[in-house]
This record gives sequence, structure tokens and C-alpha cells, in this order.
Amino acid sequence: MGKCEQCIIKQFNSLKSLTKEELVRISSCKTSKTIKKGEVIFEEGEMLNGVYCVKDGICKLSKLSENGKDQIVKMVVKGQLLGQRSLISDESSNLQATALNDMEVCFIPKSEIIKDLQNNSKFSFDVLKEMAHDLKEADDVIVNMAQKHVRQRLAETLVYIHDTFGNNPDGTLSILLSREDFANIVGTATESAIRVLSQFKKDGLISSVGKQIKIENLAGLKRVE
Amino acid sequence: MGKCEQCIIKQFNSLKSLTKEELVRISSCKTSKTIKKGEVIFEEGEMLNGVYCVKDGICKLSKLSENGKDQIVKMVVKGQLLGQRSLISDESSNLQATALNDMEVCFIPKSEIIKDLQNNSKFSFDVLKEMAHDLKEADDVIVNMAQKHVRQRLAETLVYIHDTFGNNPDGTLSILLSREDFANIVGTATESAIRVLSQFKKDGLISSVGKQIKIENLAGLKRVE
DNA sequence: AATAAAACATGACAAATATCATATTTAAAT
DNA sequence: ATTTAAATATGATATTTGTCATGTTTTATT
Repeated sequence: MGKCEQCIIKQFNSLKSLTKEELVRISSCKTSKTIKKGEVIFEEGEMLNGVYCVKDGICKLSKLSENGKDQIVKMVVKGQLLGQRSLISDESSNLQATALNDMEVCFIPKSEIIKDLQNNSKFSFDVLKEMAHDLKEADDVIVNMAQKHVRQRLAETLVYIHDTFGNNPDGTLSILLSREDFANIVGTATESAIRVLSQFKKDGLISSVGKQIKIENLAGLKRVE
Repeated sequence: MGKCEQCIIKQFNSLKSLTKEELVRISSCKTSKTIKKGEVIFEEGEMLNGVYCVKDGICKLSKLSENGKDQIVKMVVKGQLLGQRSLISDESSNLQATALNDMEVCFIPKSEIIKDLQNNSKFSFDVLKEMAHDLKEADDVIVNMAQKHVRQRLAETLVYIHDTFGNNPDGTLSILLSREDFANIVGTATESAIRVLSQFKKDGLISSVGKQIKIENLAGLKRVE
């Protein structure tokens, strides 16, 4: 099993602020897991006893609404941590995590993380900064949900995925999402998401083959109202 | 001017985790301010060089959307802190803070707070916990905005205000909001908010005299779909 | 007290979105 | 390779919500 001290993934998250000694200690008690596409990593309401460090793959964080729809709140990719919030507030998870493709993750037990949060102020300040950033993003999503149309939210989602998660050599978005996933990000009916994407295609803003989507006119997408 | 060590307000927020020495130090550099109803405490995009501790009154945190509407993201009442997020991520404020009634606040300079965040791990863990809680609330709001109807969101807002901020001896909600404020919380047109509130009144769920709103049927409001 | 300005209220209509029905295509399973 | 199931697509229609117009009430100002 890999050693945390030597793992390059940590430089992308707050674990980079741990000392070598702390990393060695964490390395000795962490466990590696492979998670298959579609598998649930943890459920809404589940008590987490640790955090996951995503070494490879992508997952969605979603919450089931009373109307039976799953609202996707955030996506977590390679390099990021999963489950910190629940761990810190010592509550059961508010969201469900589901793998969007095959994943490699390391699980670090709660007790170890808490120990470091209490002793290493650089680490805890780093976690704090990440949380502050997440909160800002969440506030922005609230405003978008409340004030923008489905068309606009979907256009912005495409731009966001393009800018944040990058794309394949052929220019297609690196993340494969079903139309239903898009609907659940934007907060609309699947049919509506399909309709809007079809329209974007007709308008030459995107092209698509199956789930593979390519942005053809980024500036145009940004102008969608 | 009051002394932080003796101030009872701090027990409601993370400042309670500061040592007596830290509180004395902060007390010596804080400034008290009175803010009139309707006054802006800080604007969107403004760089904050400190946090506010709310001694009395209530304010709204909002963000201007491109369509010209002000989305209210959160309300901050007596006992809570204001501006921590921007301070921690070292960015300009993402939201505007506006007093909903006359307020008493203490302003604590950034340098003092940062010093304590770095040296007092109990304090920083406490701030972290509060932030984690805010993030959870924000995620819930996202789901509600995306999946529920205006009627339902407004009913839940009334219940939330009732449960969180309490009510006056006569049973009316302790926070006075205009119909426009309600619309800006729920993310709808002012006319729609007015219509829905009128309907709630007809249905006997609430009663109202001007801005004074009284919940007449809490269980009924919770059942609104 | 008179006037002006907000805030509140409501109708009529338009736009956005959801829902239901039903093909068609694509992927999965035997 | 065939069958089955799931995902995508699109039309028709209903519901929700927004916008504009206009009137009334409340609050603020002189």
C-alpha cells in the first residue's frame, strides 16, 4: 500500500499541511479502497468515522428531496477530500456520495484526523479555508438556483465542468454525466434538461455523441440568458 | 465601553473558546458601533478587515443577482458573528450585510482574530464547527430552492423564522420582514410572495396586521406542499 | 393635516417548467 | 445474437411563476 508521505495527491488538499511525522502515522492506519462506478460510498444519514481522500475518479454528493428527486449539490474529484464536514460537526452525513466512475480512495479514521486538527493549527486553518471556499460556492449556487432559469443554470454548469474538471484530448468534457445527472445538478425535470441540451446542440453551442459532450462555443454558452 | 471578558453575548458564538487573556486583548482593540435599520454594514465585494460580533439586532446577508434582484442567503441575529468567512478565505465579501432593525455590534480587527485562530486550536476548531454547520444549512437551502415550490419554500421560511428566532409575547414573529424580503429569501417575485401569504391568511395558517405575522397553524404550515 | 412616497394587493396575461404519453435509440443481460 | 431494460428524445398539455397594469392602504415627510 502507498505511503501518504510520498503520495502526490495530498498536495491538492489540506493534508499537505501535515508534518512528515503526522503523515507517517496516518499512512499506517489508512486503508485503500476501490469503488466501482455507481457504487454508493456513504449514504445520507450515515455516521462517517473518517474521511476519504480521492486518489482517482469522481463522485457526486447528492441529497434526496421529498419529491423523490436527488439533488446533486457538489462533485468531488481526484485530489479532494470527502466527508470532512460531517466529521467536524460530528453529525451524520447530510449527503449521499456516489461514484460517477471507478474510483480509488484512501480512508483515514476519524480519530487520526481529529487529533491533527487539534494539534496542527496550520492543518486546521487549511481545512477552515477549504470549508470557507465551499461555503462561498454554496451561497453562489443558492443565488443561481433562486434567480436564474434552467437554460442559464445548465449553460453555467457546462462551463463550470469545463473550467473546473477539464476535458479530454479530443475536447470533450472529461466527466461523463447522464441527462438525469444534469437535471439533478440544475434542479429540473430530466425531460427539461434533455430539451435544453438538444437546443444547445441545435444552436451550435455544444456537440454530443451519447454522453460525450463537447463545448463548441464557450463564449456563447456564457452569454446564455 | 463594555469588556469582552464580561460580555454575555460571546457564549453564543465561538468567541467563548478564547482564553481570558485573549479576550482582554481583543477587548482593548475592538470598537463598538450602532447601526441604524436599513443601513449597509458591508457591501458585496468589499474587503473586510475584521469581524462583527452582533450584540443586538438582526441583519440580512444578500447577494445581488444579474436580474437585479437581491437574494437573501442568511440572516444573522444577536449573538452571532458576521464576516468570518471572508476573513478566513482572505477574499472580498461575497455578500452584502444590511441591518433589518437597529443594531449594536462590536468590530474586532482581522489581525487579532487571525492571531487567535493560529494559536488557540480550541477556538479555531469552534469556528470550523460553525462553518461546517453553515455549510450544511446552505446545502439544505440549495435542495429546497431546486426542488420545492414557492408556496412550500415560503411556508418553510415562516416555520424556520418561528423556530430559530422566536416570537413576541403576543405570538407574532419577532422578526419584521417586508413582503419584498420574504420574496428575496424564497427567491420569487414580490407579487408572488404577497399572493402566497394572502392565501396562507385565507387558509387560516397565519394571521397578519401589516408586517406583523403570527403563525396560527404551525402543523398546517409544515404540511404545505 | 395634507401630500408624497412606499408597501401591499389583486387581476389579466405571458413565459417557464413539469408532467404524461409515446417513440426511438443505446446499453446491458441472457 | 436476441431480448430486455434503460436512457434519450419529442409532442401535447397542465401547472407554476413572472410580468405588467392598476388600485388601495400604510407610512413618511413637509
